[in-house]
Amino acid sequence: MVKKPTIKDVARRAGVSIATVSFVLNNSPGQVISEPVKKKVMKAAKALNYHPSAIAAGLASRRTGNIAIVFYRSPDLISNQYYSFVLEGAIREAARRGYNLFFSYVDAEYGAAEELPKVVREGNTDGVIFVKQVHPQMVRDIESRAIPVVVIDHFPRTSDVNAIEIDNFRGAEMAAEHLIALGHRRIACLFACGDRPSIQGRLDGYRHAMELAGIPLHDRDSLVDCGDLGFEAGLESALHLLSRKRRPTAILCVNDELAAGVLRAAHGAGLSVPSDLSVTGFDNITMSRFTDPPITTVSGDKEELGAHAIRRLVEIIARKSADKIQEVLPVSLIVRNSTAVAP
Amino acid sequence: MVKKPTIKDVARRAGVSIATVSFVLNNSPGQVISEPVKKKVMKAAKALNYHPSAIAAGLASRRTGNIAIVFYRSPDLISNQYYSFVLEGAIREAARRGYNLFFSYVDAEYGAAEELPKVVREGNTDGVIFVKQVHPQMVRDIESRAIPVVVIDHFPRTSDVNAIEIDNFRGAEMAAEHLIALGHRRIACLFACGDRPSIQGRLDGYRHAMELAGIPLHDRDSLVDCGDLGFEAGLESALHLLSRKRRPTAILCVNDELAAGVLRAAHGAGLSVPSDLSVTGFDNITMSRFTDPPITTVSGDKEELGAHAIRRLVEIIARKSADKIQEVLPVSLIVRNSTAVAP
DNA sequence: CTGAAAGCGCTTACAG
DNA sequence: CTGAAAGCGCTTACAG
Repeated sequence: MVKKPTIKDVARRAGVSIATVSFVLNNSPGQVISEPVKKKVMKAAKALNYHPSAIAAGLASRRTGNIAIVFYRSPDLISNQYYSFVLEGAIREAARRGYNLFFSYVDAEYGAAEELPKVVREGNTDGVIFVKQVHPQMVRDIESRAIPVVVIDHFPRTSDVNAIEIDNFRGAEMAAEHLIALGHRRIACLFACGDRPSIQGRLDGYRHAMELAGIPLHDRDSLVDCGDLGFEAGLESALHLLSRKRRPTAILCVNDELAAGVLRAAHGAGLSVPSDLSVTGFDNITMSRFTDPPITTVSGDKEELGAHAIRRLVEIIARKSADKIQEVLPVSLIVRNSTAVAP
Repeated sequence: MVKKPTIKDVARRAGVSIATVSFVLNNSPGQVISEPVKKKVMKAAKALNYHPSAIAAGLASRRTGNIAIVFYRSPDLISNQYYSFVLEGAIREAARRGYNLFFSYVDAEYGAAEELPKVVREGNTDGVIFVKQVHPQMVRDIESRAIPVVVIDHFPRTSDVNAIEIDNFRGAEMAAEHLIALGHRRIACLFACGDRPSIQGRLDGYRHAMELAGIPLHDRDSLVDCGDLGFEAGLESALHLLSRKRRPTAILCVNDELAAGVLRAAHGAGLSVPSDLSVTGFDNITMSRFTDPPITTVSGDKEELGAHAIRRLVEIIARKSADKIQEVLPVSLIVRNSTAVAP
């Protein structure tokens, strides 16, 4: 059983006070330590394989070195391909900045401060990242404890929160422009969860591109609410859509799973993609490369989304600055074989 | 700016000492507190919305209330569907047990104790869960600090480690038995990363079922190393395999992505699945339901894998017991439309 | 340039 | 049944 060396052990071995050890190891600003002393301390610390207790340092300094990333409880948030990439980016960046990352869930309801995330209530984190959903009052309660908050894909869309998202509007617009450039006019849009800002942005982008192209939108025909964003929902909705007398020549889907469902529906209806029907997705999840045909889709840098959130948070922690800003990360269109010139 | 109330505030409001507050709130064993005093303390704590500082409690009690889950750095570990479910199960169970969960990465190389995970070096965790890969010496170094370790899908396969995995052997065996029962004899096995124990177990299960059925295995023909476990690898390997004079009537794949690639290859080769060729996968990832046809696969309870690891760890932390055991979680065969009677 | 000392907010023997 | 006090391992004004 090895017991962790303490700062005292280092001080004794180096022949200095524990204060000096602390100054050297933390490179404390305003403290000038002579080179020889510095060397002695470093050597002793190294020899003992000393690492300061995060807990003790946290208690004394009032900063924990931890960041919490909080998800609203939802059946498949993390196993959701999309957010798992975000997570991965966040973990890497946090490690690079010397922060540990806590993971936690929080319930959808928020009554009183009593229900703040455990890590917040117990003073165990220097900052919080929320993913997707957020309760505005909870954010305020957290920030009132001097703990900054950054939200990824914020929903609802309040403006008094630090937020980052990918450019959903421009992404859908690019997909629509791509289809229009291929000569399509009857372009339907499959969506769901229209109240989420990320989806809303995509719908708006689609609408805007259609408008610019002078294509009138008959909402009843063009916009199809699938109920949810899964494969089966896309399949069912496309089956209906494709059985209409004047069926669309292209379908823009707000995510890749829906698009995969559409592909299956087209197959079932005896339509060939892309010669009879063009299909676009959104998100560039792994599966979108493996469908038959591979799906033309919109891709944002998901890992960067997570990394950027950490960077923002660390900056705010350091500067204690408090202007709330919303940032948008660029997206790109990835053209694959599910889209072609209109028939 | 709200400042967190401390134990002193509660003590003052309740008219008792801070020790009493601590006893009441922690339900300290061996301390008998009168009901009226208990009530007073609880009321005061509630009124102030007091929650003990995890940091201060950690320093005083020498337990942090944190568990770390550590991944070896690898490009797609978390975004890997499989492990994201494991993660999800772990987060839930940890929360239920009152533990916070740290996430971190560690490099594949391990030289000295110097390179232990940061949370371990800094005394910030009560236990560690490794996912998939593990460096035996690192485990020993961590345990020598009285921090227990549990490994999920341990690799390499040392026996002096607490480990949990799904029943890979039995899973592959079931898949093979299923194919054999359908009358198949020429059953190829697509695999990769044969040195990983999870894959190794699957290979052994396949071999065992074939042996029991008295089907001779010509390793060169039957066992195909795809190089990696991805879709494209499965596609390429199947293309070769299916162009042979005596092609197999069934292909057992060690994971679903390979199986999806095989489906595509069959399609490209003009073979119909399942009438011309049966295909099985492993893992039951989301995509396996969406391929055409949906894939017959083996499913373990991935969330349970994560949850169980947490439970084990918490038990070991509580009991300080140290017998190393390896557990295996059951799996089930999910029959879908990619398998049928041999042609 | 360095050290002695207070204090961070708890827990836990130890008394009574 | 309850309280006074030491101590967990650090950081950080404050002296010198």
